[in-house]
Amino acid sequence: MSKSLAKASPPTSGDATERILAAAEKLFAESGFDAVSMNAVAELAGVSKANIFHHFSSKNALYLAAMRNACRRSTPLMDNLEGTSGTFVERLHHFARAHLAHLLENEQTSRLIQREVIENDPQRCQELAEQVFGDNFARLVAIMRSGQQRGELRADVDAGMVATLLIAANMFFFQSREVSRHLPDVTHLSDDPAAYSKLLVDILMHGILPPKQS
Amino acid sequence: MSKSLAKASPPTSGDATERILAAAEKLFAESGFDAVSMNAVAELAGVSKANIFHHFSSKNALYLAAMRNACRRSTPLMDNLEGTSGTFVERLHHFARAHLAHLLENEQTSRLIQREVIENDPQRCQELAEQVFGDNFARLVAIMRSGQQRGELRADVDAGMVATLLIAANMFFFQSREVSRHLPDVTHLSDDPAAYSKLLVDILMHGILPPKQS
DNA sequence: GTCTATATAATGATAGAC
DNA sequence: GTCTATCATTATATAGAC
Repeated sequence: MSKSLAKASPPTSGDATERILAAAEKLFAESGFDAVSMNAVAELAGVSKANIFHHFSSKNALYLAAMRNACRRSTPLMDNLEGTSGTFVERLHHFARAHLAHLLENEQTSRLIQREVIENDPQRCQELAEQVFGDNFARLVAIMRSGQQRGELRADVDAGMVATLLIAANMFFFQSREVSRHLPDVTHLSDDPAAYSKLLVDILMHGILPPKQS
Repeated sequence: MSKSLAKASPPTSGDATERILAAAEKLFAESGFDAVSMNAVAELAGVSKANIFHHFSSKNALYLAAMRNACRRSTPLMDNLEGTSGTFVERLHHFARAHLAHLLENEQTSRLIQREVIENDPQRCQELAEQVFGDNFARLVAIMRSGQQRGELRADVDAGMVATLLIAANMFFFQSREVSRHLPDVTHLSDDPAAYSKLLVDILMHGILPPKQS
């Protein structure tokens, strides 16, 4: 029995550190930093409170570790966009749908990041921008610019603004679902992300003005 | 000296109940429900903690009262939109600018509502939708529809989706300013809401596809 | 209506046995 | 690494004088 084989029977699933991180991510995402007690994390993770403090120096350290963990897992979203084939419209539509689906499938992480964004702490927001969103957003903008160079997209629109609008629409869908459900004019969309993406891309592509008739 | 004139010397400004509500709104907006202690509210309002419990039965009751107060104050935003003259494009541009300015000027209320939205409590979200957003959103959609009937706007776009997109873009600007500041491709916008609105309306109106060349 | 003083519970964090 | 037991602090909420 070599010493490296000794730890083959985890108490519940994964080692304690992972279970603590998973519990913390879930609870922080659901309720926010202040509403979550170390007691609650310990209970959900199936360890003692003191054990958490053995692995993480403070509640804040645990929160940051859970955040980094979630962000790291959330990064490779964009990887399929650049490889996608088809017209520019099709590729953008594909991205819009994939991005929204990603937000909804990883609801926990999305909420965690969203909470962090609205907290508005300058340093934390800078870290988020540079370490989490930066690359993906830049790649989305680059795709817009390449579309412009190829003439598939108006040359005089602001590429950053187009990307922003797309992300904004999806974030809004994600975070306002529960409210939209009770607004008569958009009820039909709040449960149908695919339909939402279709309408979004349609407007984004063609605008809302009537076609010229002269 | 009639009895109705007796209370003409407020301790700081407004009566205690108002000062408590103002303090609560500010602190809840800044930090969220759980991060705010009744002690902090009492200190900012210049009253004793016990006095707050005399006016409000619990911390939660205080929070709800502050929310309702803030929402009530935030309602009459839309009132100038319908009266505005000019082309449909001009009116929509005017609304986009006014709405974003409103969010930024009433940052406290905007944040308070935003926190409530992401909390996602079904009942609270329904109340928000029906009592706060409902009317204004419906009026915005109605304006879109009337624009469609007059031929100033494509008849086959979803009016609710256009309205959603407009609100989404503005909400996103408001809540992501601090992050956008560190995204290279949109830095130029995060401090210039007017420029943001202009780009937004341009894209919304004309779309991003190049004009037909045949 | 407003205060001081207090009750009671829960919080984040630590000590020290195993 | 994990636990039980405990610390000091702070929280919401109440009692009762004025």
